[in-house]
Amino acid sequence: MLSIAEENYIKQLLSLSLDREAKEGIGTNELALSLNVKPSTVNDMLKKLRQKELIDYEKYGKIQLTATGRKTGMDILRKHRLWETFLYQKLDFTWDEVHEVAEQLEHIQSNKLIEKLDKFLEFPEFDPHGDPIPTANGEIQVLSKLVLSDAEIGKTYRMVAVKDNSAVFLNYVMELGLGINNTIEIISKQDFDESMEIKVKGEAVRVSKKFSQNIYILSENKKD
Amino acid sequence: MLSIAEENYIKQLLSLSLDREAKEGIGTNELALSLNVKPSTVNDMLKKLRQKELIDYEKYGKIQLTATGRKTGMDILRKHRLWETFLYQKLDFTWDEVHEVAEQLEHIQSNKLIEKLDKFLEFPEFDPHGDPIPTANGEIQVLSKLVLSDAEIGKTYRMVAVKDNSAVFLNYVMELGLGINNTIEIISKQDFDESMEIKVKGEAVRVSKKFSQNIYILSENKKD
DNA sequence: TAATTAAATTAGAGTAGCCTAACATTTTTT
DNA sequence: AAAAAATGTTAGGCTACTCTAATTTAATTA
Ligand SMILES: [Mn+2]
Ligand SMILES: [Mn+2]
Ligand SMILES: [Mn+2]
Ligand SMILES: [Mn+2]
Repeated sequence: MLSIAEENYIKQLLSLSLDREAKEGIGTNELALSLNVKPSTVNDMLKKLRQKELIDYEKYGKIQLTATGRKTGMDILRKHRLWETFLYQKLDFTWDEVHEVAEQLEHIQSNKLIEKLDKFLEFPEFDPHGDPIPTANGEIQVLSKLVLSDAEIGKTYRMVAVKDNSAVFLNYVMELGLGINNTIEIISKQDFDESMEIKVKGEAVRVSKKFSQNIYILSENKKD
Repeated sequence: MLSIAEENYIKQLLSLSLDREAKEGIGTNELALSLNVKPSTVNDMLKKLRQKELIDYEKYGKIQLTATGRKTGMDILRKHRLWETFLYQKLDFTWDEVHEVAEQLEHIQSNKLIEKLDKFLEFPEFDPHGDPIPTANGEIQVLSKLVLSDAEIGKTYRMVAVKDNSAVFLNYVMELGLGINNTIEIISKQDFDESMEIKVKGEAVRVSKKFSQNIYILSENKKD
């Protein structure tokens, strides 16, 4: 059985690898940065994770999850997102509050618990942030979503997820009146700073490049 | 904030102190035995807990929780029992399965979570084992219950709780057709080994001394 | 290609939580 | 009251996870 620290390394490796081409591999410094620890700390842990055959990695090389490592990561991500859904749907947490608590709950060890929870929630497919929940088999639904910053002027989209999960970002999203499944119309784009004006629920708002890079959308007229 | 290890020491100290006179105090060896660690390990931890003003304790003396320590312990016990209730009522766990998972869930840190959970469960007063759930203020309902082994022949009682929470004991209780709120009639008692014959739901069964010492009862004709 | 910069690793150290073995104190028994 | 037993403490050591500082290797730039 893995320690909480080990689980966090594996989960982070999975998250990073889901954001890139499968064969790319992850660097020590990069992983350290994203986990808020020093590279030397990561280096120690990499040896342990390789020993346990959860990662492929050799000195000065890139890190990749093995099939087992990937499945392990998916289990943790599944728990994280199911707990977020529970907090949101059953306990009336807001979507900016769920992540922090789910960071703790994802480490509870009990297969029975997570399968019962899944059933209790009626087998949800997405968490409150629009992210797909992996199945018990470790499969994850990857829908080819766009980033708002790449949207075309004049077209209409549906917001499907957020990238950043921090409370400060999510609060801002809510403040602007935005939420999952909202329809977004692209009014204009500024060449200068790549800010854009968008229309949501009849209201026009201006958002920065940094903001629009953290909103995932789909073309409104695409089939699901 | 306390570590999981520290929380487990405090919780255990509370549990032990709830089973005796308030002023009695707890010994190092006794605590070590109940936590499955060595006395020297406990000794180290006692210094830390005293430093944090959670216990009163001096060299070669007995251990007692301070007011803060007691409140801390109550918070953990509250979480433990609320989670047990959740697992039992909402996720269809059996009463012998809940304890182990609650041992993990009791360490999740989030006031909001536990108060929302309490509300979601509609403010339960007792957990699946018949144990009272402490309030958010750290108060606990102490009803003066009897132990089945002290019951009188010919009288009728109501089972209100179990002492032992192990799956092996709880399974046996279920096998005998016994459960919380069942009516129990004392048919006879053997002087030789203090086993007793009792009647539950019309069925007569024989139980050992060790068994009857782990069942809590109340006189049937007492007001609640 | 040589120099420079970036990335990764190693060496050495600290804390928390556990252990065993030896020793000290207190309590109980004789 | 002395001896024996029980209880509690100290000393020293181990592992997991973290750090800083120094070093090595790889990648980039000149
Ligand atoms: Mn999250
Ligand atoms: Mn999420
Ligand atoms: Mn329990
Ligand atoms: Mn219980």
